[in-house]
Amino acid sequence: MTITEVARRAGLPAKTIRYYEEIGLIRPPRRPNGYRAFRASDVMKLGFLARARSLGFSVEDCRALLALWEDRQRASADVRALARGHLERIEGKITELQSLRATLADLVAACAGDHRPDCPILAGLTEGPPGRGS
Amino acid sequence: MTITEVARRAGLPAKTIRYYEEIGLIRPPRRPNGYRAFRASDVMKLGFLARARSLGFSVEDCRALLALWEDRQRASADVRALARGHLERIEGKITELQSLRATLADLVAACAGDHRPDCPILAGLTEGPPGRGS
DNA sequence: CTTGACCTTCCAGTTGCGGGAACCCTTATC
DNA sequence: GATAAGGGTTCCCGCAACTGGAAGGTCAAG
Repeated sequence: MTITEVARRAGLPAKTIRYYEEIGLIRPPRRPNGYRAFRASDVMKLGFLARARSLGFSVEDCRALLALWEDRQRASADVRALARGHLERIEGKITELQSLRATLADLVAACAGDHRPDCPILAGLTEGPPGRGS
Repeated sequence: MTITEVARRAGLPAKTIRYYEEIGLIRPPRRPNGYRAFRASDVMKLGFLARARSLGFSVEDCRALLALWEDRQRASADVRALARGHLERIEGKITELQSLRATLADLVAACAGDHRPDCPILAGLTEGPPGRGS
């Protein structure tokens, strides 16, 4: 199976697959001509990686998940802890973005958006937190 | 005013201030000894940048906002357009993260999190979108 | 004169790849 | 046999927005 075909099946760009090999997430053997010889297990790992990444797990999280995935003896509590940590980070990010959205929406709503030069958005950015001037 | 003092007032690390100078957001003159001589206008610009960045505007957005801020003749519509574009990006990001959160929360909820090796989270990552295996 | 706290520049690393150069392998066609 | 197309390979640079650290100049105090 060529890397392009693997890429299609796993849903990842070929570049990304080479990168994952480079950082040791997969270790496909090589054919005599130097081409990568992907095994079924490599393709499955790559699919796993694609899905985990699409859920926002960092590559390092993915490395850990992959290790847990390969080690059937490992307790599911480990996986759960990792996923929960990630979930909490995502929730924190959501809260943060919602706060940003509220502030920005206020500013945008306050702005007439016409030809006049005075703009409440710029005014809002000129003073206020953070950076308590003088 | 030393860079440390400016950093304190603007609410930015000194490193970041040097970086902002390097990319041309500010252009403080120098003293004979080579130290940066920040003017009041530099400090205000840095405060503006700190606030805009904290609202999630990219540095390039900040460059544009700064130009609009300095050009009092410019219509507020320009600023509003920039802010609205940013607001939309943020809302898209929120939606995306909420979707991730839902999926992750489902997986975490389905996982017993005990010592047993079978884990619904890993199972969920093993199949399903993306990467339609074979 | 030395110590310590500043300041300066420059270089490397971060995350997760993407772009592109330069080159090899295979197959088909002329 | 030459060659062109369409794979594959490595390697290195670049992105955003800094952060850390090394190496060295400056300044005020003791």
